[in-house]
Amino acid sequence: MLKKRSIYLRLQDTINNGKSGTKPQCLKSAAASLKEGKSVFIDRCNLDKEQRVDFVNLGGPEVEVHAVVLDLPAKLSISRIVKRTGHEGNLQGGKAAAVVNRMLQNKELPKLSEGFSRITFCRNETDVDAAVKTYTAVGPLDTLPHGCFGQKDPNAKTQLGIMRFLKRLHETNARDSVPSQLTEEKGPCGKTQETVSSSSGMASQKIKVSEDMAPGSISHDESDIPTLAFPSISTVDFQFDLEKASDVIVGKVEEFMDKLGNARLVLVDLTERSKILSLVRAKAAEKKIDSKRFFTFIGDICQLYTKGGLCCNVIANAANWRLKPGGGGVNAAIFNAGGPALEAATKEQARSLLPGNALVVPLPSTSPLYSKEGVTHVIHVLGPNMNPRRPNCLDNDYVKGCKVLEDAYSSLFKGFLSIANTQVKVPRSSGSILSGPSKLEDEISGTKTKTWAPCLQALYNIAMQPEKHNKQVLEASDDVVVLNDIYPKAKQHLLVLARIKGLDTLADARKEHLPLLMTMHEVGLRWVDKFVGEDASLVFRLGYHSVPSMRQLHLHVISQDFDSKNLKHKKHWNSFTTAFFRDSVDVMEEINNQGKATIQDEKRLMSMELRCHRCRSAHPNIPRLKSHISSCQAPFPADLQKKGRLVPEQN
DNA sequence: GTTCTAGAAC
DNA sequence: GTTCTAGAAC
Repeated sequence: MLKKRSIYLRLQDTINNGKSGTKPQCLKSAAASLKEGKSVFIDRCNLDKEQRVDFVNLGGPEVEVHAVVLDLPAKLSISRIVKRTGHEGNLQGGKAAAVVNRMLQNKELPKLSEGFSRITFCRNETDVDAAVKTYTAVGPLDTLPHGCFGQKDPNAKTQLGIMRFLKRLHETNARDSVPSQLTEEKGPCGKTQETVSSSSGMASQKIKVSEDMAPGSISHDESDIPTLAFPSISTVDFQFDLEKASDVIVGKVEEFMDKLGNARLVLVDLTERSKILSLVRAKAAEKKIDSKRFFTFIGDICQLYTKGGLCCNVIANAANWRLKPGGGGVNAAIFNAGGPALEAATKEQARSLLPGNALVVPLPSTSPLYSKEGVTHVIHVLGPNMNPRRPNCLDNDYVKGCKVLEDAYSSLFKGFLSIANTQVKVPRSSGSILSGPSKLEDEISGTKTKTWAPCLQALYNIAMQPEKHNKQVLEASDDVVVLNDIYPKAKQHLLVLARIKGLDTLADARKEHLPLLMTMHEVGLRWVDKFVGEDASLVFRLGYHSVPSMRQLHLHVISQDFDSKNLKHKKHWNSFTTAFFRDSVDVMEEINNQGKATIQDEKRLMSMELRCHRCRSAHPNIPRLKSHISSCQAPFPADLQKKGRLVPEQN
């Protein structure tokens, strides 16, 4: 563990050998100290965001930036400045008052959104004492809660505190590297430049002291930042290995970082000596995860705001599969704190939860968690269970366990993002007049040039003049033209075109076309032979679409792996795997027997559920289907194995 | 036939 | 927020 030293820069006033220093000097000095791993305290009157921004940006993402704001009533500030005749800034008397007044016009209290992870507002001496105490007690492994603090008692007696605050901090730090309790001590202190403390851990902390001189309402914008507080899933009751769990947490957090926007994730644990917190902190630091948007927090997840000052609009619950209260731990605590309203709202969403899943529950305003803590949503999460005394134990199978835990965090973060998204959007739309996108705008920007060829005729053109399409044509005879499908839906997918006019689709085929159809089939088979010779694993079907979208009768010769990036839509799938696809052998037989082919109902077949063409299992969407068929080795359905529908024939 | 895109689903 | 689909345009 690195020991970090803390340097206190009484900036600008004293940095330059007792004379006024410049801001660049301050920045340079502070940057150098941060680079050495020291914590830096900056005492500066930063009235607005612009003045602060350079300091906030000093460190990289691994440096936490805190602000302690002396937010004193204006009169007091002015009178104080006026009395401060020895100020190196050479402001005296009424002139100072005028300057302060002018400055106050542009006063802008710091906000978390500027990049501070923690802001403490002090309006009186009590506040200052508390702040001093807090910062003095920061130990090697500690991270202070993030968020805005203070402002709780604006009516308390006001007293100046900035110099005292800084002096105390200075004295305390000067003593040694052990964090001390701040009491009434008045330690000897002559040094003014460098002090030692033992602050290290996930991030070195730069504390910015901004002496603010006017009253004003604090914009509690920490509540504007969507924040998810979550407990470590599965590591308590479900006995999931802490090392592995911390890897999963940090990995998933890292994955979601760029989707977060300004939203924050906070891992919460009750105990100060939480092993999972230190593991996660260490790993997050290693991966240089932005500590402003992901950090750990020690406290009760049900009282983050009232007890910890941390505003979290969303909290996660390590739920049980029945989504019921009880069981102890976080689940019991959250259901208890959420009251009957949470239970009812949960029931409304679902009755149970599978491992690896999360359930977002909007919290009714009647829930104490909502009214007291500002929690708008609870997300129930169920992780994998490694505890043999709990249901569905994975029996030490950590391959599966890690996967399920990853899924659980994915679901959780996705759920959170969905909330963060809608909550950000609502106020924006409320301010605007109801109107769609301007038509005028559309007309101005919508100057698309029409460069598309009418491709419905493409096959027809090729069939009529194959010599003009040498690049595409694989083979041409008087009767047929063979070419690769431009968008193959399988490893091998080619088309055999009929070369006569008036045979646009299968519906046009009559008995007189039968010799041609047989030729097409023969040509197709020859290509199948060739392909199978190259790859013996391939199996083909030859057939027609009942209602083709392109003109000119064409026979599909397609391998049954359907391994293709071009297979994207339900229609693609169903057009090759339902009755919509008419096997060539059946078509020829029908035409021979009935004079024409049966045309199947396009609409019905295209909207059929997605089923594996081998095992006939159903799948909810194309990606899942494709994932399944990439590995399904089931034999083809019996009807396909008849009459030479599959080539080569399966044994 | 694909591409584009709104909005449904998750 | 992303993923996915269906419908329209081409």
